Amino acid sequence: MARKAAGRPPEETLSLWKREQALLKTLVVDRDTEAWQRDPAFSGLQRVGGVDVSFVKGDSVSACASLVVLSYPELEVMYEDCRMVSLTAPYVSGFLAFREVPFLVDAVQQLREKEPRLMPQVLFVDGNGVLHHRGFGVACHLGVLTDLPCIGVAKKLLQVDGLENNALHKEKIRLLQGGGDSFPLMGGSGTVLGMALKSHDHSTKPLYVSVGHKMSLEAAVRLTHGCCKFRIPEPVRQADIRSRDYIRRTLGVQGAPALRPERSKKAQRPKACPQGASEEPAEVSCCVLNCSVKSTWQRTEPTCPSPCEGAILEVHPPALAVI
DNA sequence: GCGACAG
DNA sequence: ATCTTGTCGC
Repeated sequence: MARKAAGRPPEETLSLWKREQALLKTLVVDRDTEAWQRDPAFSGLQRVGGVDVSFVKGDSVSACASLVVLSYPELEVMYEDCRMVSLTAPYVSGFLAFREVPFLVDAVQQLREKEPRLMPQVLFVDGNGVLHHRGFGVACHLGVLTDLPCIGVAKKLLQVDGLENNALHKEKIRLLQGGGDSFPLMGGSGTVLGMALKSHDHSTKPLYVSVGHKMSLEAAVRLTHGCCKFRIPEPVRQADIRSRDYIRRTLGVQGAPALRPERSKKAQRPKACPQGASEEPAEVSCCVLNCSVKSTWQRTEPTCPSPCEGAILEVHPPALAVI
């Protein structure tokens, strides 16, 4: 059964979401925190991750969330995890994280429990970081909730804070010479929100790179270029390819089977290297994480007793690392 | 009615 | 995000 898309959430929900974004935004670190980020050759960097969510065509609820880990600098897949999920929140520009991030956090958490040695040292996220309506896009959101360095990589310019995909912008793109060339995206406030990057020599459309978490914009842009065999950074590209393949395979079996997102655990094991015992994701206990993961949007399960309201002073970064 | 709109 | 395989061109 292809379930219908949820409509736009009521303003009340959006207000709660904005509040949560503002709260979590205070935890974003927009500088390099790791030694390899400062190294000219990124020496010390061995694993880069990518996440993506692909959708079932006639269904706005069923999707495949994937997390892949690639070796660096070889960019060979070391780990892959694809799983079917049921999305609860609708897509609303500016609130992408509330739709996709809970499942990505789950995937990272499972990796942390089962194969901690394969934990990526940085995650590429399909979407923006601080280049966002309120300075807190999905790459920041995932970064704060996982405590991992994250890079936001968008394929289209999000036109916020005075940024416009106008003739001048297009001209700047046209003037980019070779792969690695970029120009800053300055918001109305004079802040550089991100960079437009020509990811390889023969790419017409740029990538829009912005800081997610625990990484400077300069390092983020340089590493993004270093991970591009094609226009899309290999970690995100592999996550995308593999999640789509997973959907194709899943739908191809048994005629037109009704998807059982959380039920068929046999086929949802990591497919590559590791062979850990399967187990259901542990229940999270952090309040902030709970509010994020089990959002306020159409949840049937009881959520945390006292959601984020008035909990601003209770937030401590260390707690977030304990997911 | 018109333009915007990460995924 | 998704609709889509082979085909034309460098």
